[in-house]
Order: sequence, then structure tokens, then C-alpha cells
Amino acid sequence: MAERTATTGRRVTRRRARTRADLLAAAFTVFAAKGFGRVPIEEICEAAGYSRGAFYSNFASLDELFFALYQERAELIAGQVAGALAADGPEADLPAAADRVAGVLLLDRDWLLVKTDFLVRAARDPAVARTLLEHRAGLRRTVAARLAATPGPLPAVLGDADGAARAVVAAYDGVTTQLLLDRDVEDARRWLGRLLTALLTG
Amino acid sequence: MAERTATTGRRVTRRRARTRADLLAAAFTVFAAKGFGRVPIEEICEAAGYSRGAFYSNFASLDELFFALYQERAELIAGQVAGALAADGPEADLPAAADRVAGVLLLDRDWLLVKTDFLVRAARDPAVARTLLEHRAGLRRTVAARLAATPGPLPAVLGDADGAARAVVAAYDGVTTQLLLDRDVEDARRWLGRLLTALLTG
DNA sequence: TACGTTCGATACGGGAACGTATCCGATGCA
DNA sequence: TGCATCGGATACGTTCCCGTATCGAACGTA
Repeated sequence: MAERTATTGRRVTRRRARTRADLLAAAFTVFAAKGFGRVPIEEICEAAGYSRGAFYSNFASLDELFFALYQERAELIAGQVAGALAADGPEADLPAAADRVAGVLLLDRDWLLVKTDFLVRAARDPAVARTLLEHRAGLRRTVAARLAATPGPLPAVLGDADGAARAVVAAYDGVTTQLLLDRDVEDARRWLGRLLTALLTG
Repeated sequence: MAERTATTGRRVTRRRARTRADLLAAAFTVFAAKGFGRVPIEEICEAAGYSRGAFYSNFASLDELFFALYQERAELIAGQVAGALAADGPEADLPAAADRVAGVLLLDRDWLLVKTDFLVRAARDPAVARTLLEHRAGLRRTVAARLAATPGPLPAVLGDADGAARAVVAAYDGVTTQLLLDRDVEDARRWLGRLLTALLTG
């Protein structure tokens, strides 16, 4: 064992990898519950069952952990979305695929909360914003590809498939905002469906 | 002079009202720049030209100030939106009215930032969420009334005028999210227009 | 103008969280 | 199994920020 990090060339034991993963997992829960910026480092360590020493051994700051956490989860979600969209052949009906994607994106409230925290941060820091924009661009491309593979014309107002994909993302963002407030997942799914049909079958 | 507060019955001098207003104004700028939760009380006081004593004389906590700030601005915005929607007769074209509303809602980046901070807070605190939901309900009613007064049918998927209003709000929220990241106001206005026509002329 | 009240500045003590330095047990390799 | 290295715990000093208590000046009123 003992792989080496690309940057430092330091050996990374399994123990270390486990600790890092534990800290990230604990941080996810704690951030979701309290919000980034209201969480002292020690609280994450407690939740993970480690001391602050372990934290500083793995991360330089809370910011760094938060960033790593977002990246990790964002990639996870991106994969799930791609899977949900590709599950059936491109000829199958869009509503079913949209419903599966909604299941992935709307059901995990903790992720919505963390993602919104990240948005707030990105809104004030262009470097962070770039990361989030890239992630969103990836999702948009996935959606656009699926839309392009679907028979039937798209509304002219939205432009090409990429434009339509952008509209889809906007609808998702809009529904998410309301969901964060009223916590009514079923209502959110229902409305996302309505918005999408209104947008795409115009 | 010397009006009295409803709660304490204490006299409120002009000086006090001015101080309070100054603190709120300074807080708005500072919160927008740094984000709530990253701002020590002292920083707001400095920006307003007062000491911490003035702050504690007017507010019990940062939370209280933040809450008051949101209420104040939200009412301001609500009034502006109502004005923008009512500026012409109900028979005039919707796109123009929508454009005026977009001007009110999308142009003030500082407000978008503070509002998003408030959303993050509300997402974790039902009591705060209620306030935000009420504010949104007010806006939705305003929009619904305008839509109901407009000739022409609405898309059946969205239901009645209130349903359509909800779709409008969702579109606005979606566009806002993107705007916070790319800071492209013109693009946001363009897309909001496209989304609204796609939604309402389905 | 004089007096009582209110407002905001200043000074103080306390607590929370930070980041570092050091040490010991765990781990991986020969 | 023995050894060198690594990882995490503990202890420490520091910094930052909070909230309160006190005091003088500003204000409104009579």
C-alpha cells in the first residue's frame, strides 16, 4: 500500500484516507444542519470522532475542507444525474427521465443546503464561482445531450438544445429555492414537472 | 417630537432614529460585501461611524439587525414591484411590465446577495422561513393579480393565475441563481424574458 | 435656560475558537 | 519482528469578539 500524494510525495496510509473520509462525511452532516460559517472546527471533529489535531493534519482550513466536500459530492451527483438520464434509450419519454433526475436532485435536503451555502460563497468569490459554474456547465451539457437525442422540436424562444438545457436548469433552481423554504418535496416534484412540460412543449 | 415605541413606551429621539437608520444602511453594504456570519458587529459600527455602544443600544444582536434589515428592504422591494406592475393599465402588454419588474429585481446585486443570505438562514429555521414565505406570497399575489387582469388564456399545465404566478417566481429564482454566479445582468434579463414567454404563452 | 432623561463612547472582563508545537501510538516496509 | 516514518491526541499561548457596566454629552421638555 501507501500510495503517494501527487503534490507532496508523502506516503498516505489507509488510516489517513479513512480519517479524511470520516471528517468529510461528518462535515457534510454538520454543515447541512448548522450551515457553513456557523460551525467551529472542533464540532466537526467531535462528530467524526477525532481531535483537532487530526483535522489540521488533513486540511489547512475549514475553507479547504468545505471546498473538497463540495467537489466530492458534486461529482457524485453529476454521475447520478447522468445515470438517471441514460437509464433508458434516448427514444423513451422525457417525463420519466425527468422524474428520475428530480429524485436524485430534490430528495437529498442536506445536499441542497450545502450546495446553497456554496452558492452564497461563490457569489462573493469569483474563483469559487468558476468551480460552481463549471459544475453547472457539466450538468447542462448532460441535459442538452439528452434533449438533443429526443425526437420532436423544442420551443423556438429557448434556442437550441443548450438553450433549452439552460431553461431546465433554471426551472430546477427555481423549484429548489421554494423547496428549501417549505420543505414540501412532493410539491416540488410536481411543480418541476409542470414547469418542464410548460417550457419544453411550448 | 419624541414618539414612543410600541413595545417599551420609551421615547425615541430623532438622534436615535438616525443612528438606527445609519446602522441599517451600513449593515446592508457590509453584509452584501462579506456575507452575514462573516461580519463582526464592530465592522458595521465602523462603517456607520458609531461605536459598539450605539449598536447594543439599538439592537439586541446581529441576528435582530439582520432580520430588521431584511424586513425593511423586502417591503421596499415589494412596493417597487407593485409599482412596476401597475404603471400601465392592465390592458397593456405583459412583456413591458415584466421588463420593468426585472429592472427592479435583478439590478441590485447587493440586495440579491443579502436576500440569498437570508434564504440560507431561513432554510434552517422554520420561523425565519415563515417570514420569507410570507414575503414571497405577497409578491406572488401581486403577480397573480396582474396576470389575471391580462387578456388571453394561460397554459393549462400551470393551473390558474396563482399557479402561473408561482411559475413566474420560480423562473425569477432560477435566473437569480445564475446571475449570482456569472454577474451578467443583461444575460439574466434576456433569459428571464425568454423563460416567461415560454411559460406564459405555452 | 435648567433639569431630567436618553443616547452613544469607552473601558473592562470573559469566553470561544484558532493555529502550533510536541509527544506517543500506529502503520508499513524490510 | 524491528525500525523508520506517519498520523492523530494533547496542551499551550494567542487572538478575536462578545456583552456589560459606567460615564459624559446630547436631547427634549417645561
